Amino acid sequence: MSDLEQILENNNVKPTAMRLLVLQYLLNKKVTVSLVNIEAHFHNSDRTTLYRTLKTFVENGVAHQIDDGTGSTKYAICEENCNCDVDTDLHLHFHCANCNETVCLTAHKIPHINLPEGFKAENVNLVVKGICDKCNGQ
Amino acid sequence: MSDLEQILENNNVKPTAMRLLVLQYLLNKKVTVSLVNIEAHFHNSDRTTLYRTLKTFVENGVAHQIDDGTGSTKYAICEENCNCDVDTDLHLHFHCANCNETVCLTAHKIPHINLPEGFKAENVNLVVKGICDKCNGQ
DNA sequence: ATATAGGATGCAATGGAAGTGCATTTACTG
DNA sequence: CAGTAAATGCACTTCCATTGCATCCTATAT
Repeated sequence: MSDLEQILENNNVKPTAMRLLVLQYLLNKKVTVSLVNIEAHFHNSDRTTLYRTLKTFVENGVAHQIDDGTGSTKYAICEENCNCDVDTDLHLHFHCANCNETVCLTAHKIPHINLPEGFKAENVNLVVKGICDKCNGQ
Repeated sequence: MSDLEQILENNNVKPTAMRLLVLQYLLNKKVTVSLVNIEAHFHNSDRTTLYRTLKTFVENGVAHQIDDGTGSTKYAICEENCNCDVDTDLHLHFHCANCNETVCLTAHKIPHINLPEGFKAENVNLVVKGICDKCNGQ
């Protein structure tokens, strides 16, 4: 069994050909990808299948779903041992206004946030917009 | 000149009847509102006009535009003396999964965020999702 | 008061992305 | 090999954001 298959098996996702391809694509990407990105890459495959593949990944902890405020949902593979916990696993995302790409800054965990009395946090989304290192260097 | 008119004048927005009504509506709201909310309230007015009214407000610093991840953009009146500065004015938003409303926690400024070398922040969006105080109390 | 110009408004249409229903195919089980 | 459940593919729908264009209103100059 390949590494890719193992990842899916570990998360109770049946390793179909399509899913393995999408997983590999995601793993090779340094930045987050949108459904449209994936669609463009697998131009011979159906949009709905890709959509549901991603949905399955997210539901089973294979991938993160990221709302970077651009209007199109982004996806990225979860780090190893990630259990998407609010207090320990949430990192911030950076959206570059120049190259239009969103990267996971996995080393930058979201600081603890104090909420007023009565509020209970279940999830936190922190997106910083600006210019990324690559675009700044040019 | 009324207070409402004064607010618009101060931000170089011509105070038309429609704009004054929308401004008053926003001022009376404790929570953020979407275009659909406003449309429902001003059912005799055109969607596009309301859309452009909000756009004008945002562009001229009368209102904030909030992306709470629900897919529909929210709006709220800027605090007094707000200049939407990244370092001093950005507060966090809380989206309640139960009542589906988004509130501005203006007292909770976004903590300073350290970025890796080469990254330059221009804007920060921090949305916490969970259960709000009202829904918790029930 | 009237002409004029520029902005505001209203209507219609477009576009992008997410999501759903259903038929068909695939793959695993006995 | 038969049967079943999941996965896939196609068509369609819905929701929200956005734009083009015609019309209306208002402020200003003459």
